[in-house]
Amino acid sequence: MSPRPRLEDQHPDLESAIKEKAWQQIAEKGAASLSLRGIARALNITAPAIYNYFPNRDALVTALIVDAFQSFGDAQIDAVAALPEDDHARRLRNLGLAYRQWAVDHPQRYQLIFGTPIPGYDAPVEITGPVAARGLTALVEVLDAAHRADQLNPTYEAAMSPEVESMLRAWECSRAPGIDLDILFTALVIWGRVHGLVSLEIGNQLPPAITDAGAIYRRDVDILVSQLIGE
Amino acid sequence: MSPRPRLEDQHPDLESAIKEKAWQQIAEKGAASLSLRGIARALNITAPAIYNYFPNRDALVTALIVDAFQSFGDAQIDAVAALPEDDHARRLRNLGLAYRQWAVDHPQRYQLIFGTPIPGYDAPVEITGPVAARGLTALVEVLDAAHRADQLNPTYEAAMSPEVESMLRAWECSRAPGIDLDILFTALVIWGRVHGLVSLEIGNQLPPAITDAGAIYRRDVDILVSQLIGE
DNA sequence: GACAATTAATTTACACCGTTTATTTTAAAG
DNA sequence: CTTTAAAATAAACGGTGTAAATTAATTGTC
Repeated sequence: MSPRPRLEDQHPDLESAIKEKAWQQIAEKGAASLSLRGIARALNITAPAIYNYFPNRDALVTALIVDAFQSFGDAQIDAVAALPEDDHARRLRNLGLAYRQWAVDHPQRYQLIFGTPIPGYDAPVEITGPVAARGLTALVEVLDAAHRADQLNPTYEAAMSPEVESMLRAWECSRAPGIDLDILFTALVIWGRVHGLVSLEIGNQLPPAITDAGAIYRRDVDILVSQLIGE
Repeated sequence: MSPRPRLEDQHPDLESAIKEKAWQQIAEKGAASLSLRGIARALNITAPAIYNYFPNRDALVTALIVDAFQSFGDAQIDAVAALPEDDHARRLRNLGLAYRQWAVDHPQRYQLIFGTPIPGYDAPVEITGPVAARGLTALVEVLDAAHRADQLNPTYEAAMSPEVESMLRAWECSRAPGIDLDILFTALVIWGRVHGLVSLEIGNQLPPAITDAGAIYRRDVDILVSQLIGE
């Protein structure tokens, strides 16, 4: 009572082969034009065969997104792994540079993760959420280390509004126990700042005169680091 | 030798009716699921009839984008129109708040403009570019006014890299003659910062604990304004 | 070794999409 | 009227995701 064998001769691991071809298609023609039939064609397979590995197209996309988040999170973690643990400014700076670098190296993946390039698809947060958190966690950890070393400048003297404070506390309890609320706020805002410039660049939405968005980005990161950690 | 009349009985201005229904569909089911056939169905029209008004789907989308940019630009301009011309901090703050407000009020439009929700579509910059610039221009003008009133704090002491400087100068010459390069840089960076947080909120990509992203955003705007114009 | 059970893969089909072509309808101009 | 030109339609093509039915291949059991 065992199944018909998969097409092991041609594709020892069809599930991986499908994802691989999907990435290939995304890299070539953009995430929007990903198609099950196209993947099947490229693999000498019929389209419905894919349904043995993914219940539908959205499930495949979700799997791709999870992989991409993993890769992105790894890049963030790697960005600080080799740096001295007490050079908080350099760690933060490298984190920022690595953020953009990953996006520039994999623009389609970045848009797949942070944009909405797939018609009708919206990510199931219960699946993508945890993986997505990894990158942000790296940032929080770097900020927290700098804070514990007393090298983090206070960014804003005014107290948080009660709403902000309670939201951040809820977040802290659920995902980042023991982290200072100011740090969580700063992490969120940095994330937005960095994501904004990068997504404008990737999306080709900056003024045409800005031919090297990376240079702008690097200066912004420098400013950010100097404000937060600089003397 | 005059043409068959348009369906004036049902739709006095079919072109507008098409765009209107398009917006309606976008608002209801997202920009990704906009379909010519769906629009036609809703208007009791056949799909190819649309081709008398728009050469193809992308042209319709471009028209929608232009309209959206117009609306967005108006919102930005209106945000400062009624404020005293010398209250630069308030003007900047209101500009920031209006940015998010428009996005929250019209999330689908925002994604249509700044995301890539339409499969296979990419905006013709020569058409969308000029309209897109209006919003940014409003920001530049507010910053410039504050600068001329000597109320703009220097954000960063280090000199710009040559690449950044030459890019900004090119931009200044072509679109913003007479504006200080530091201001242009600041405008770009503010844009990214604001866009980033808003697009994360609209895209539902913030941690679930952040139930009121607006509160976070407002604090970030306050920080921004206080850094730039604060005492 | 034959049989039944199980599952991968294909075939077929459906409903949707954007778009093209050819055709019809219509109103106004000559 | 008749001609003419434009608007709308009808029909068709190739594309998509996906569901249902069918085929094929392998393996545990007898």
